[in-house]
Amino acid sequence: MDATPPLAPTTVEEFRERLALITDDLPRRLRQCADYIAANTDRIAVSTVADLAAGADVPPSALMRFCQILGFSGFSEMQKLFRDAYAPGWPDYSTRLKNLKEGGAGSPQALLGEFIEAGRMSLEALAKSADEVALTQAVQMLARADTVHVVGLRRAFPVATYLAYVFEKMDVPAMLHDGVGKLDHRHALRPNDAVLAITFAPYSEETIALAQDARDRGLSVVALTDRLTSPLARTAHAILTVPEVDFGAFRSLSATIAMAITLAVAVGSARG
Amino acid sequence: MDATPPLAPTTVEEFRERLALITDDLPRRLRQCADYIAANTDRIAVSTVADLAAGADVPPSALMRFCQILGFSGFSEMQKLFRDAYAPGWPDYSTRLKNLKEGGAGSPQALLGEFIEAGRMSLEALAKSADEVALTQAVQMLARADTVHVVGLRRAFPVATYLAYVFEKMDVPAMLHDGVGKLDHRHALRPNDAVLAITFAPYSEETIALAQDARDRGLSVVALTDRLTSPLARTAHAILTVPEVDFGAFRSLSATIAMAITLAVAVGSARG
DNA sequence: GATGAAATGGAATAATTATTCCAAAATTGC
DNA sequence: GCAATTTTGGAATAATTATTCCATTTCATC
Repeated sequence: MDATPPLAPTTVEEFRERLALITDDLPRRLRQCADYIAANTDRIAVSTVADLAAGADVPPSALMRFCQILGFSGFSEMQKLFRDAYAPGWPDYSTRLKNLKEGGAGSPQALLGEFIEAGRMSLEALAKSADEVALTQAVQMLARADTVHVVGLRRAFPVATYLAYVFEKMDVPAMLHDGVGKLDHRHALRPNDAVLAITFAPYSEETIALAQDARDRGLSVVALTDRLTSPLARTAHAILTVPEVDFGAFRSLSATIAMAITLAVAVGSARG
Repeated sequence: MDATPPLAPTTVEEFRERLALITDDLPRRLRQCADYIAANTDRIAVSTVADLAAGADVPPSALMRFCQILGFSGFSEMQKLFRDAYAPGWPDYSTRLKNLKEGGAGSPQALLGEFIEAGRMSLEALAKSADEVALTQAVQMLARADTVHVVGLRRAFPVATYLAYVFEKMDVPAMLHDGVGKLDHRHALRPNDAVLAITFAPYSEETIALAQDARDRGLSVVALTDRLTSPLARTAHAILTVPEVDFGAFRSLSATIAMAITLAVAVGSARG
């Protein structure tokens, strides 16, 4: 009987924290358990003690002790946590999706299935990869600006128009640089403004040029793009990347739109 | 011993086929099993016979028989299929999402979490509700048209611009009615053209007017909207509804974009 | 409504799986 | 290098879980 806190983790997150916390000062065999479990957390729900022990290359009793050190009464209690937590996003959804996809290759239904899937994967990837620091910075910059200049052409244009719409609804002074009539509105950039530039590979010249121009004049520049190696990386003060999953030649835009609306709403409420 | 084929399904897909095949001529209790299992396939991997039997409201022995009818030697063999195929939808995703949401109410991260969630739910709802017949009709109409006229204003405008972009890439003659300069391009509608009208509540007058005008002149009209009771329902020859989940006052557009791109790509390839 | 066949529920049993315990080995501090 | 302490492996046991079997009920057919 140690003085170890006997309270077991009650969420997957707590579990991971506890695991990371104790893993360092653990004797050899138990450490093997910790490492293996950390790498295979998702299999706990569907494995037996023997399976996991074999995977970690330790005897079952070692794994048993490991569970107890984490605060559980035993393996079963630990497993319960993961079995309950397994509430997949597919109550009927994945069946239907599969049906759609099987509607015959190239059929509209099959396409719809693929695009839905691409959108969903994009959103999940965004949840995993979002850079909170950059997001907060971006919001601050745009919230401080007098006017927000939104620029995004070609495939980024829908995002730009959506942003313009939301900014308008939130009473944020914003200007959409849409390139209509090849008119160039860069003289509209005033010292205290900010630019929100959106572009994805293949990057649009005009967008990059406008962003660079703004930066040279001392304005804040926020980039919404696909990679950290985007040409905008050198130009922007804050760079937001969205991991969009393509299907065929077209991007779903789901993640990009989610990020865009977040930005717009956050800026709108920061301004009060 | 029946003459039932003794070969057990070896993939989840085969399993579903077999299930659908036999489910109709099954006595009462076994049918309960079939129904419950069909609706809760995802829980097989993490449940015991007793759990599932309780869920289906049958004694364990009934469920046991059910497994054997499907061709397995018993429950364990069936469970093995699902345990091997088990790949949780959360390689860290749901944990991360929760973190985002908990970043403090109103914080940018929390907003992002909400919008991601709204987008995902929209996509899932679309997968469940998509009307394949209407979709096929819509694709045919647009594929037969000489020129596709895309109209969508305000909140629907990003979708319209995205469609215009994809149509262009797919070499489909399309015209975006963007309302720039309040110019009205309805004279551009030619007898063999089709209109793709996009609008959501509160519905845009101009969009409805253009669609009605086109219909009066005998053109095909496809509507992309939010409800079957939309004002476009009376006007359109084919109506596609998208169940978008809003967060706050703003729609995520994920599902709408997925539907839009499907339409555009399907039309593009139907034209060859 | 009687007869045979099919279906059902529950209790008994078999198999698997988790858990404990302790002797042996390794490690640590002196 | 010795004693105390911790760690370890494996065998014994306990608990759970799957599976079978059969007496009883239900259903269909005549």
